[in-house]
Amino acid sequence: MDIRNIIKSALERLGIDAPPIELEVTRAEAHGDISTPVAMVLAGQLKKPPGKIAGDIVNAIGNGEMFEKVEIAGPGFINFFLAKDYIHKKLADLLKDPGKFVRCDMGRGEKVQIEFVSANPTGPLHLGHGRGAVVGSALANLLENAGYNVEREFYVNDAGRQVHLLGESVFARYMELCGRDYSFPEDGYRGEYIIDISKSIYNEEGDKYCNKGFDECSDYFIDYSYMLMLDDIKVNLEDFGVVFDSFRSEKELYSKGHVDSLIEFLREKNLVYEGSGATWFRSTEFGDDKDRVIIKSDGRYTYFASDIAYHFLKIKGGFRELINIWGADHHGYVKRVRSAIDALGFDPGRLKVILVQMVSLLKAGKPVQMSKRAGDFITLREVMNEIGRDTTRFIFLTRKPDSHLEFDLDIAKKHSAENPVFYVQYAYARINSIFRKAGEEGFDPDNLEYSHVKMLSEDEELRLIKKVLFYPILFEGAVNAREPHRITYYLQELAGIFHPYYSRHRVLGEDRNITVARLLLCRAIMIILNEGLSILGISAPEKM
RNA sequence: GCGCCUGUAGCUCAGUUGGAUAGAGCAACUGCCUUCUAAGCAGUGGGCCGGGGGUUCGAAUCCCUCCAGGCGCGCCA
Repeated sequence: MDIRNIIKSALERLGIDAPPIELEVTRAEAHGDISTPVAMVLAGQLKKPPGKIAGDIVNAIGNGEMFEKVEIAGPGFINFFLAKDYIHKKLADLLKDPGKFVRCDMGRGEKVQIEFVSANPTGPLHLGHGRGAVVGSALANLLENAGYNVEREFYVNDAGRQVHLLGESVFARYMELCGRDYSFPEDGYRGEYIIDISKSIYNEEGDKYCNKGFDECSDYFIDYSYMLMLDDIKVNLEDFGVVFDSFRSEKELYSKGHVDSLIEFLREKNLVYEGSGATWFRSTEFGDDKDRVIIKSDGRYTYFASDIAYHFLKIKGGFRELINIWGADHHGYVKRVRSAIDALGFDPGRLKVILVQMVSLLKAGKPVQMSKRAGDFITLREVMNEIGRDTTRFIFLTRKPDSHLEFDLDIAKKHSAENPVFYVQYAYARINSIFRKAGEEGFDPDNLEYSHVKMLSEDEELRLIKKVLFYPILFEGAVNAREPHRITYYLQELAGIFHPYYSRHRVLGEDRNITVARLLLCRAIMIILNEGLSILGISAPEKM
């Protein structure tokens, strides 16, 4: 839509400096299709009543082909009513080149990395991971369709204490199988799956390690265990519709010297100092609340040390923008990482952290306590099996990440049959059904004469066309805000106009010309539904 | 104590970056299948937008303050 330019040139003709022009898709039909408050914005600056300014603007715009009418309303809104011919023409454009309509090139190939899930490979995924996974994958799809060059990355915490504990927990279970006493590590993982891993090792290796101490074979137990868990995580994510382009190993940050060279670099720039036997990073100089330890007094590195190195690598990898999707319990970490990026000489604004709020799991209204260590939790896999993949994804995508989510298993199960996701999918299936029938009646769905769109004149048809035509506005808004959930709501609205239309008007009717016109409209809706669902990673079934 | 997030219909949540009369799903109630899929349609009821101040043409949205809930504040990861 080039309404913005029309207003801008009108303002030029009036000799007014154009402020940024806001356009909005109106809520009420009486307010036209598109509206701008620009006259009210200018009122203060020009010291004239907004109504007068709006009048001048409307006169300067004149009557183009694009509008049926342009009105002034309320405190000074300018409301644009699109002309039918224009709407028809735009619909035909959409149909001629859907790819061009539905996508855009806002990103211009800019490299963006989205890091998400990054669950410790010490146990199965739970529902909280699922939320991050869905948000991340949908956001990646969204940005990709907007012309960004997106990399989906999973950061694997395969170094440090947690995988060590995992290995030792498995070792302890293994010793049990050997019939030996070995005291289970205090903070060890007590889940059932630990026993499975130890059995699997016992089956492969027998009693080979029964006479050894953990220190002698820790590498084997750790690596074997976390790799098995990581494979399990990958399979589960894939089944959940989440794929990654890259798995970045924390361990390799050390083994390839990235952490050491980073600390060396920080030393040279005098960004670290020694104190109480530890090495500190001067993060307060870059906005953090306190300085942070990167090397502990026992000589070990903190998680933060490898994380600085990690983000340094990301930036050096050529990513203009880094998006990290973290659980909200990590929010205290954001400042720290930003300060590190700042210290390294880069704009900390390049890191965008999306904090996904906690998912509290309920069963019949009562909270389910979850503890990974105690091995007491409901896995993503279980929820997927019970609720279904599309429904689960949809539930996550009908909430913005900021909102705390109550996931009641019983309600979700009860609602899964009436979840709005089916409302959207059903619209798609219905249209497919129409096209199957149309094929039987001798229409060639791929060869419909576009000029027939002129026959679309019912109010509901025009509403549908406009809804479809405004998709790019919504899409761009979602991209700018990095908010895939907006797509979800739009799809529900679109389906919400289609279903009533379907039940009141027959697509395949007496008049062949009107039928062709309506098929074209259905085609357009189908294109948009399919596009939106694919962004969300939700299937678009041809039959239901 | 400090920081972050949240508070909108009975429940779960949106609200187009400050716009016009507050939105959807579920739940409740009433109707509709001999015609392209009833996972649908038509209709009814339901609100101090947590409270109080402020900013301005205009506030659910921005600022201050209070209340309530969640999560963080380690030489843990």
